[in-house]
Amino acid sequence: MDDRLVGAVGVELSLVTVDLAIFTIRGGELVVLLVERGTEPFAGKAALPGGRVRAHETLDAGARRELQEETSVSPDRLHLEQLGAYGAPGRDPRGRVITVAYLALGPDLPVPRGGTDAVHAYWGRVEGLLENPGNLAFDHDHIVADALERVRGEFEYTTVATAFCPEVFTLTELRRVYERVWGRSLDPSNFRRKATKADGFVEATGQQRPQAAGRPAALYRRGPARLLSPPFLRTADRQ
Amino acid sequence: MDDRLVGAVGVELSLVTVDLAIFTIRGGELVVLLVERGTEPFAGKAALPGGRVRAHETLDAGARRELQEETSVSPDRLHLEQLGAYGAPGRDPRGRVITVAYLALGPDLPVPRGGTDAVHAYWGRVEGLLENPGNLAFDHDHIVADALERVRGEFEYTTVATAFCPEVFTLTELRRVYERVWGRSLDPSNFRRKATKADGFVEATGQQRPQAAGRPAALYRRGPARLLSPPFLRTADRQ
DNA sequence: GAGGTTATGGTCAAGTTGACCTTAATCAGA
DNA sequence: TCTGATTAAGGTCAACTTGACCATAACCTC
Repeated sequence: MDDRLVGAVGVELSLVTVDLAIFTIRGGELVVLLVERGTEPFAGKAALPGGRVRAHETLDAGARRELQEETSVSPDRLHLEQLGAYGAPGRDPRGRVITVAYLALGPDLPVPRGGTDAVHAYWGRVEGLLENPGNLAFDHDHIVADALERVRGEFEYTTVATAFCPEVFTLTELRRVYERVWGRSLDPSNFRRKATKADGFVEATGQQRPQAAGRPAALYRRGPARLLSPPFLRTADRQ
Repeated sequence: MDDRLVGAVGVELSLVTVDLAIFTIRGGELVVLLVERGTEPFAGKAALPGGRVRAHETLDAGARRELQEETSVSPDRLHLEQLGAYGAPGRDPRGRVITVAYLALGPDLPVPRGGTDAVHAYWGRVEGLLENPGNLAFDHDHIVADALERVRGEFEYTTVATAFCPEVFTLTELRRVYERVWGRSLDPSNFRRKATKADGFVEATGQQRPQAAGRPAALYRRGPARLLSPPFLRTADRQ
């Protein structure tokens, strides 16, 4: 699989792309945005959305542009961070392609539009993808697995969990985000105690939201802190 | 997205390099390996060691090769991890260059050889570099700052601190590593308690090392754990 | 043997955690 | 209007962890 790219110019140049692992929670499940590839390689297979980095944009800007194109949601409502670079030779049969993977987190996002180039886009269950690897094009299985590990770890030490929540939310909603991502149930009372005590994690709005049944829940918004102190450790305990 | 890239000359190809932030502790200071650039751009300026990724090697392999070339130390004695991709347009005046930065940690490394291409290599104080930015070529100031932040954070939740220690070490040596990296003094007694209790962090060898003065210190080697549990939190307390 | 020096171990109050219990506030239906 | 179901939210308590500090051990040199 020699690279015609390389021959073209003489030195080892690479195509650089960004790929996005866009996570949200829908119907109580952690899901990731996938697109069905319309062209070779891997035509018909599912893949993470992404595209080429343009000549005059930063990597972050490229990721943000792709994010906008794929989700039609204002990207400043989403949390976006770089996950890392993936560049195994052979990850793309066309030749040397380096991709910079980004991780995006957002509140329950709309069903994606077709996208500008009318590729079919949909939400895929993260758990299902990781149980049966091989369903994604390129090394996107690997990227999704790394992204999930990253999110799980960051939930312990950062406040990014609020990125999965809308502007205002209840502590039960925030707890469920943790439970979904960590795949473990948490004690509601203890969670509440820690979330409200942690410095700048959540702020009470003073508002309430009536429930379908039961006592109305107090509403919160995210606080200014980006790091959780004290952290929320997921001790390796009972189920 | 579209895959017409193979036709090739009109598309946006990039030069991809790896840059290494190789940290060690020498003379009680956290230092990073620098090279004096021999060629434009930034000729004569200090920079992180690095080079082009070859056509058929992974990014990790490229980083490992550069590491070997620069330090003459067997790279499997060193901790190596990817820091991230840096690709702001204009970071390299020659055109679009994407670099994948790696972080390497090792025990007190030898004074570097000239290197294959006879560039001058030396250790620079990390603290000094960050106090006066602008002394490094490209965006290497930024990479060094990110690398330090990464190490400081990882010291809380992982066992990488042992990467700065030789095969066997004393708990005082390990504590000094923490103190150097965090820039804060730690209580020797409490540090010992936590280090020996943390699961799989250090293992007693049963050996002792006589000191220049005072009671001999017990020797330890690194344990099998990669994650620190419980973590070592640096609470934002007294000096 | 005295005193200096470094390693190592112990103590204790204050804080944190997980498990569990109790109370509050709402709704639906009898 | 009362009852029970349901969800939120607050309280209790024993076990554990933490930081600050004190005490002892094991070496050295003089």
